Amino acid sequence: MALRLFNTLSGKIEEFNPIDANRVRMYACGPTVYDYGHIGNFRTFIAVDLLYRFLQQHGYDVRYVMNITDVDDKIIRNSARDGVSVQQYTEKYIRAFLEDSATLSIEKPLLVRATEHITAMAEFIAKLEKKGFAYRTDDGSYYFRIAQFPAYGKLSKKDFGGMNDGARVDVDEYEKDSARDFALWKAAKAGEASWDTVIGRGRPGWHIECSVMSMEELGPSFDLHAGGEDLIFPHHENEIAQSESLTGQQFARHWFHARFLLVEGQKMSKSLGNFFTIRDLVLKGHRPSSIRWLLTQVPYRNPLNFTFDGLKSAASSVEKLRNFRFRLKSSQFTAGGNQAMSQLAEETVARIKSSLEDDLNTAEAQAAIFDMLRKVNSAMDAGEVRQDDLKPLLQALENFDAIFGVLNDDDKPKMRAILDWARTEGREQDISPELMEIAGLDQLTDERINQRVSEMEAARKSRDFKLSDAIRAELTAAGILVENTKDGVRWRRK
RNA sequence: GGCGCGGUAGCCAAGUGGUAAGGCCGAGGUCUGCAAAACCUCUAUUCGUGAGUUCGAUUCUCACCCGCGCCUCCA
Repeated sequence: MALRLFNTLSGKIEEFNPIDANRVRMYACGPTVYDYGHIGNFRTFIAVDLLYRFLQQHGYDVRYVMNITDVDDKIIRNSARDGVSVQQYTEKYIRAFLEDSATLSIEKPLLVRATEHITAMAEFIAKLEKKGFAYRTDDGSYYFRIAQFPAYGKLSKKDFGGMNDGARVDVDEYEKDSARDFALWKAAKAGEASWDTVIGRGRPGWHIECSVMSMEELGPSFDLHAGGEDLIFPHHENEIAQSESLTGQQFARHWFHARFLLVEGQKMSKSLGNFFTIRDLVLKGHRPSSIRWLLTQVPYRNPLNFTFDGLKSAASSVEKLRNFRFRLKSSQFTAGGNQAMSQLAEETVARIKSSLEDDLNTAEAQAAIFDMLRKVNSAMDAGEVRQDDLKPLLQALENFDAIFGVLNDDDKPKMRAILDWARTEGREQDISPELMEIAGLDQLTDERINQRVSEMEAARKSRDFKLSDAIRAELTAAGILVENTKDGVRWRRK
């Protein structure tokens, strides 16, 4: 495979070649668990998920690690406010993160938690200090000395050249040596969570977590490091500085950053009222598959305008794909094969692959599947699809969905779970009629539906349209769509 | 101010130095007892504005306008 990806470090699109031929070691900065994740967080996680799935699909053995930041200023502040321990506080949001990820069909990475690696972080800092890259201040905090790492700024393309001059070591000084120096370790404060370590009592700074955990899980040098674009500076820049200072080796070779999304054309912010969590959207009646599809529609490096029109549009697109698969699986085909069809399937698979190889151009890959869909539907209308064509066509579709993950309709159970959550959280007022309607569907068993459908067919045969229409209306109200095709009757759940 | 990104049909949005993918919505049609699905046709002579390079630019260059991101822990 010749995957080409934009590398923030070089500022160019490069061929992605892992250090070990067939193995990829990658790391993504995960959530800080002080609140429910919002759609912006999940744009990034889905972008990395697509990359992860694509690499796996093409034969790579991928070790994908994601951290969970379960200690930071906000967490400490909020847990104190709520009168619970840091652990109790974060537990709720870690669970929520896992649930939301599953809701969006994100494949689970190997998750690592900051609070389970505190000892290693302290040891890392102690080594940095020994090497002269870190210093302790009077209060017991530790800082990284940027002046000691000349390459500082290479990721974010910032020039810090001017600051090498005046920087000196003065451990007796209470303040940081340089304003740019960043905290590696924060000394314990009364009433705040802290840990006893070789460098004293305190808690880690944010940047050190990712350096320590990524290297612990993936080694000093690994293939790819991902995150949102806002993390380029200072977070990732600082990770590079710490890690490479300690090991003398290149840290991550490839840096992958997802662009921020806009909501209705504006930056997402709480003050604008356009700040949405996954749960907010589901409570409004939007399906998880619509959200996932919308977030995959725009290539990860382009701004994505997240709109409610777009969400509805995404729902239609997903339904069209699902209908297509349903039609393939439920139609009768005559024996034999149509070479044009198997060739089309083959071309589509190739086109999807080459689109994604091109810096994960998801828009192109989606265009490819829709082109196939239209051509095959057209051929089915004309009776030109044969039994042997089914397998390659379905395979092309599954191949696509192995990346995009929207074909299997598990939206309703996921939505019902969020409905239940809203009730236990006292958010009944946020439950929309749309959600109630969708959640109320699927009450009929397959058996019952089959029975009613055959009754409807019997009525149609005897031209009792009044009765057949009544049954149709009853089923429609229950979310069952009955379709009469030239191959006979079939039904599906809306 | 520094660095970077983007402005393409009603909406979302891809793309290429050679004459505009795909999805959604809308209109008309085919099929159809009804319904649904599907298909077909139509919907940007035009790609923020102005100038330049070129046989030819949406695609390259310059300027300008607009929007966005980062520049003290926000994906």
